[in-house]
Amino acid sequence: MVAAIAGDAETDLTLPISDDLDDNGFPASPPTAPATSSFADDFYRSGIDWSSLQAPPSHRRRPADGTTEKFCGPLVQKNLFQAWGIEKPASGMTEKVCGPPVQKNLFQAWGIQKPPREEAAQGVPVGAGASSSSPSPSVAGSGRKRRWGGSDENGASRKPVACPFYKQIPGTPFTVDAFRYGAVEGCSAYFLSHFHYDHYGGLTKKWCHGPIYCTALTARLVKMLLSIDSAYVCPLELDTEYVIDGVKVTFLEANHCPGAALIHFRLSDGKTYLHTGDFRASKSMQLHPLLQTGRISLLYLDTTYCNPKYKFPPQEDVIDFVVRTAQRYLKKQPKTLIVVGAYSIGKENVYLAISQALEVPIYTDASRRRILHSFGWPDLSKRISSCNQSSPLHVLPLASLQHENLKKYLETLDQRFLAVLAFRPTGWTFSEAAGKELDLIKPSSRGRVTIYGVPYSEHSSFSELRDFLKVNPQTVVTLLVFAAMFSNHRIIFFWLVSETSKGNSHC
DNA sequence: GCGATCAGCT
DNA sequence: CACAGCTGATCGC
Repeated sequence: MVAAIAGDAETDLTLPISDDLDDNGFPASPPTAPATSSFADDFYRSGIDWSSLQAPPSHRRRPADGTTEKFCGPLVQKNLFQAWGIEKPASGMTEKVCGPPVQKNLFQAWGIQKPPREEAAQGVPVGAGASSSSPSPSVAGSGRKRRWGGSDENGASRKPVACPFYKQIPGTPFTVDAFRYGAVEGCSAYFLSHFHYDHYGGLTKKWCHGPIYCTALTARLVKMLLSIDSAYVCPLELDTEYVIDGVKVTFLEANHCPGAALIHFRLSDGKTYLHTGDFRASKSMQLHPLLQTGRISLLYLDTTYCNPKYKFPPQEDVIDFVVRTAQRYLKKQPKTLIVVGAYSIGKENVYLAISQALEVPIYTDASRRRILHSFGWPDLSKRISSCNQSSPLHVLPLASLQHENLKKYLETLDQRFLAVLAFRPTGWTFSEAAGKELDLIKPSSRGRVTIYGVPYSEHSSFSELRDFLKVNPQTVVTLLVFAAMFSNHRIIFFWLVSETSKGNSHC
């Protein structure tokens, strides 16, 4: 998920970082956005999913500690007005916007004039002149969310939402992880950071809008699982500089899932941009030569766990814990089935480590076997088994790791196993205890089924993110951020943007 | 009828 | 909580 922090150190929008943030974390005094402000212009021209700025459903629970409560509710919108120097529409509109069932786009709700339909729908190349405006279509909120809504005067069908500005790389014809917006105007190269649904969403076999640049591993998955025409898929090696449309592009290992990359752009004017996609930051990543020389002008930052409450141990420690626990249970009950939950890709190192330590093969279903073999990792491939009786180590979809399911699964294995020990590796499995001492993790047991949630994360923890900012970017564009974290950087203000269809459950 | 998208769920 | 999906319903062609 993504929110946006905006702040361009080189525009008049820049404000001093100070105590002048109001209760909502926005600048107390609104900047007067100059008509020529490139960032604000880009913002409006490229469009955004405004739906997430709507108030949360009234039944939404608020955090107990109250810290994020500040960001909830109508004040967010008020401060966006202030922050961008937009005049608030008169009377009544705010209520409509903030009421739970509202589906209207905020341009309509606030009475802001939206650019002409084509531009709004398709985005405009960054750096183009200010667009003209026209009355926004007057369509009530009966349409689906995440659309501009309604049909045009001729009754033509609706177009997808515009590609949000934070997926466009300024001064280039590039977008990152932007496949659900159709053809993005001015985009001649579409980058895919990694093969997870919330990033490749919109890619179907009908894709014809331009070349897709990604790592070789991701390229294989895109072709194999999404049936994308090979002519559109352009694999790039890690740590190799390519020149694409006059821009130097380098992929770096993202330490997320197989095939995930950070994308480093060096423009001909000397500006350097880094898009992290999803990543788990580390010291060694930071020591990469490309992050050591010069300053990153613009950092697009994955901030999934950008809250001090998220503290997870190094992955190696969690893996060590999982292996030790598995060994302990097997010693007690040799006929224990070890289950590891995983999404389509990711978490491989957890079950690979168990496989190596116990010297057993990895069983998983045919579709996952096909995916895992496509990685081209000999150490993994040689351990994959297609016989569920021959191995006490099974990989199942994360969603299936529930007591009832696992009990039934055990029964289907026909007495070969007498108990199940399952691991759910996810960053959301955090607790004060587990953050410090893995051995304090308490499993959930029911009958013969034991389930451990383990804090194995493929995203950065708060402190890892904080440390990563020592790359010292001039500006950060991100999806969800806490002001305190950026006190040393020239960040101005932020708001939240949802990435997925259900993302507007937060604000 | 089919593929794409969406709400709800975990 | 909501990772990264998954399922079933609905929409548009």
